[in-house]
Amino acid sequence: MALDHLFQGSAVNAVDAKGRVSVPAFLRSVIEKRGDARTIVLAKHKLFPALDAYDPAFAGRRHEKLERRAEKVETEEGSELDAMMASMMAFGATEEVPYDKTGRIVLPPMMRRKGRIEDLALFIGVGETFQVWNPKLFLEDDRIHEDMKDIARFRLEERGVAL
Amino acid sequence: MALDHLFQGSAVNAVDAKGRVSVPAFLRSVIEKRGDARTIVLAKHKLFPALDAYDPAFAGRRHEKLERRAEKVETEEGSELDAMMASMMAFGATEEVPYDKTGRIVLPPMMRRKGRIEDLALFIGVGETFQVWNPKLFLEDDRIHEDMKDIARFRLEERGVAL
DNA sequence: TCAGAATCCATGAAATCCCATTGTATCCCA
DNA sequence: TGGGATACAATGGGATTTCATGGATTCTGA
Repeated sequence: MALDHLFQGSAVNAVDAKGRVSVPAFLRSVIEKRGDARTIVLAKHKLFPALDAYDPAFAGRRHEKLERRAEKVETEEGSELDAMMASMMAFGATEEVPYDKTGRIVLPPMMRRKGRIEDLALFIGVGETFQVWNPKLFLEDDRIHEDMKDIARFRLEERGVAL
Repeated sequence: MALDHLFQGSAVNAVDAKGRVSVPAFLRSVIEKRGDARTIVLAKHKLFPALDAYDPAFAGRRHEKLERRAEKVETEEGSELDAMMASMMAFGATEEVPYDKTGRIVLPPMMRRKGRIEDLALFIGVGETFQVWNPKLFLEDDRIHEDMKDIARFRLEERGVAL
């Protein structure tokens, strides 16, 4: 796997009335290095009240994995259903959104609700994917290490926002 | 295999008195990227009381897969019959329908019955294919994960429909 | 001739594009 | 190394197009 081209870094950007957010340039550049798409795939994060985001190429690899699994178990009873449900979650529960020339996406209303995003979005690179948080929830979450919260606080302070 | 151009996302659209439904634009665009057809193939889903849908190009690939499987098992007693039936289902039980300039198909009456589609159609991308459900049955099905049902509920709410 | 089907047109709402502004980081050359 | 010029990132607002859908019109085959 490409050790290069990993998502890293953090930033806080504004979500405007139309639900638009600028995807930080340093994340966009990774997306474009990983493939030729100018879109990101959004999903509700499995563990956190936040969004999981990645590039379409990564979604494709995930699909291949599911396919192999499906072929392997297609004889066994029950597993077929499990494989089916996994695909449904991986694709039906996600949305692919393009970003425009200025690097903005519009957060689909459903994702906005699932990720509980309000007027600020905290972006955090996590290697193969990056996360989008409501900064407030990030700071309140007991599972997040204090060092990470410090970074979030810095990003907020940097833009003159107090929560 | 097609790493990109996968069906994903979800939507609820209306089925009018003539049996017409708009295929969501984000699914149509995938169909057109995968081939140059403006047509979808419909089949009763193998596991669910719903329809399985895909592009004509995928129907071809699925056919090859079944052929290989048939050859592989044709010595074994019994399996041959299974493979035969699978092929019959894959082709005899499908219908190919074109969508018009505005992106609408008319649901063939048989498919409408097989999929138990009434006046609302829930579309769900599942990678290589997408499904068409009666939203009511989707919400009632015990096998469907609660997270997916939440999404279906959101799609209904979004359009102001209460079931 | 008539019913059902396939086309075509119309519309309101929503999504997308385009241009304009500002602040900040980067570059370049004296 | 300063200091201005330049480029890019993030954001706001308005103009334009697309989408989903309803209704009318034409076509076609019994």
